[in-house]
Amino acid sequence: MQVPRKCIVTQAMEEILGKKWAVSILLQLLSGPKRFCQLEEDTDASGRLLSERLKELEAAGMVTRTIYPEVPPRVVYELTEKGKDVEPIIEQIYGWASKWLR
Amino acid sequence: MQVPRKCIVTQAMEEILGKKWAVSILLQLLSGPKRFCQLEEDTDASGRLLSERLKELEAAGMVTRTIYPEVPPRVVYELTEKGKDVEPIIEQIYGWASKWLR
DNA sequence: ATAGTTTAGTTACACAAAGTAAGTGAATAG
DNA sequence: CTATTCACTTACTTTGTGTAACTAAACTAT
Repeated sequence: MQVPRKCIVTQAMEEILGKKWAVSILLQLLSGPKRFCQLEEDTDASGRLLSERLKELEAAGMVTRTIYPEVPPRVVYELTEKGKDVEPIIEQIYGWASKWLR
Repeated sequence: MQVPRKCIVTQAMEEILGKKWAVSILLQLLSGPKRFCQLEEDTDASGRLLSERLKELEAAGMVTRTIYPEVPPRVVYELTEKGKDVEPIIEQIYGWASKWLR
């Protein structure tokens, strides 16, 4: 692992993983597709931030957004391959946190 | 891995890893103890934020701070066991980023 | 007919975090 | 006497986040 000033690890944190609620959202989606309101319940992100973050995750190619044109509307978010591939990262965070956080 | 609303993964992100520049600082320290000015050069964090973040990392038991009372002063930061233990997390981020970021 | 419910948002505003630049102290060098 | 070095602070601006209220559109109950 090379460690230049602007390394790819820092880039990943700045652009995606370090944004508030991003990892929490990805974690919830690892267990399968979820609706907007489910994500609101399962994370502590407010609707405003959840909406903003999901837009960014979609733009980054981490999640897909599917609208079912019903009333009331139903929108389902699902991980792409790129999104599913964060699982080992989250597993390592889980392992570390289990060991070191009270 | 259980995924409750307030899970330990989210806690780790909120309290430590998700804070701006925290992962970049830890990454630099993985290659050995570093002085304040080295960290300023090796990350894009400004002195103000670097100082603030290092204080928090010290309070979290991730790094130790050693002052050599010389003039000009020399202060060396080093990872604790808890800090060194983030290496597998950072390795996974590196692997993911190498695969998915341009 | 009118009012209330639901979902997936958006808008407006307050406050907290981060970026930027300049300043500090204390010893040494010129 | 002035300049330099390091590890910070301080002051100020800009950006990000939290909170709450609002929206459309169709269905349901009164």
